[in-house]
Amino acid sequence: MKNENSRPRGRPRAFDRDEVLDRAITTFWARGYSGASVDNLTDSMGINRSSLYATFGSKHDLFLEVIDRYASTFGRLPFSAFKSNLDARSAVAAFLEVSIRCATSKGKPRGCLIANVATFEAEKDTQVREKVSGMFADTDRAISDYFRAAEDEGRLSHEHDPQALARMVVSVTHSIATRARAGASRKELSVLADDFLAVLFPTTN
Amino acid sequence: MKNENSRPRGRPRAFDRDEVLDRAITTFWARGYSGASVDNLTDSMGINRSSLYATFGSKHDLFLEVIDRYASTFGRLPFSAFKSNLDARSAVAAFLEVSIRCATSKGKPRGCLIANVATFEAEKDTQVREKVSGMFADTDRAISDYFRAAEDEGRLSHEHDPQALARMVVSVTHSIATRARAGASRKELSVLADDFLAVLFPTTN
DNA sequence: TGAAATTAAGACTGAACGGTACAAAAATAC
DNA sequence: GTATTTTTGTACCGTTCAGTCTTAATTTCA
Repeated sequence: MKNENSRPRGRPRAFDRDEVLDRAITTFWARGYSGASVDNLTDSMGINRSSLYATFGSKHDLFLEVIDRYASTFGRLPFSAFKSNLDARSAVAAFLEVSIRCATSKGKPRGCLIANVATFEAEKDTQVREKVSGMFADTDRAISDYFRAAEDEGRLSHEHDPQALARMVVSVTHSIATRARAGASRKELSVLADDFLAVLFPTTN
Repeated sequence: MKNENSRPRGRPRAFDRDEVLDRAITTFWARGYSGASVDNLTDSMGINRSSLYATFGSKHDLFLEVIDRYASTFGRLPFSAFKSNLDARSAVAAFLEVSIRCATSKGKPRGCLIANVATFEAEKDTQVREKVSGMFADTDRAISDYFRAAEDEGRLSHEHDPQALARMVVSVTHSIATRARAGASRKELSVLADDFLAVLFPTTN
């Protein structure tokens, strides 16, 4: 049996795997796969080539891990909106607001690593394409599950198909990412989100 | 006075400028700016390095010209829908259908050179960013002008602000481009477009 | 204390990068 | 024809690319 408390045999690693992965996120997010050289990556990660290759295998494997890591950190943030007890419209509003903040945060590249960078790379890279299309499907499903539950609990009218509604919300995030990358301000994006909310959840005032 | 019929002095160019520009579109569209090497470009354009540099100046200048050329060819195609005499809903349906076909055509890269490739590059390239954000603004304006006219002529209800409506239509194309690049089928995208149409132009049957 | 194991550092490799130089080719002007 | 102008083809430039190799450093195990 393997003793989980025993430390590994040789010289211990001088960095935290997830920490340097987080720093690699920023570099790929800003420069893309081809645009990020291994030197760019080692500089931002604060480790040298040997450590990068020993720990992550190759630039390409690192990129795949970066996509996953992004999805499980930045990518999860907006979903906190659906764990609250808000009504459906307010939950979607919060979801979009966090998405906008993430796509326009100071000190971070603009847009979304998945929607802008990985999706761009998906054209020629089958592994990336499968990963990204799976993530899009997961997102559609997670949100449509939320809408279905909201309908069942009477917190949302049955006016629209939950799946269709979910796809539309995700579509708005695609546009938010695209417009943010092209330089749109937070305010412009908020107006866009509000317009969508007005259409998707019409108030009968 | 310059005689416009006289041919230029030296050895005539062996290729058509727009024709090779069209072929460069495909390479940048598929591989992006960093991903497309000058050798990739000369191969696809069917000219050699000297001709490329003499005609277009540099790889970067060529990229800027390619974005404009794409905008004035592929990018214009969906707008034919607004020149027809269709009702607003049918016009938007046609607009989205052409967008979907363009983002998923056989023998061409998936997605949109502007929404996916140039926008991605906009993060670090000011010239590209200004070009792309200007194009997005132009598109929003062209479509909102259409909606305003349609309202004035009574072909569209005054339920929504024309500008907001236009932004939403453009947003759908951003998602179409993003999803197409990630591998979505033409049918999936059509369903998405239909869902949006149902929400944006509700039929009161 | 010393053998074994693992990581860190940095020099190195051959290929590919964007861009240039230069001579040959092909046209017009006189 | 001959000089002039422009394009074309190819070799070449220094730099950067992703990835490897070797050696030193640092740890555990016995």
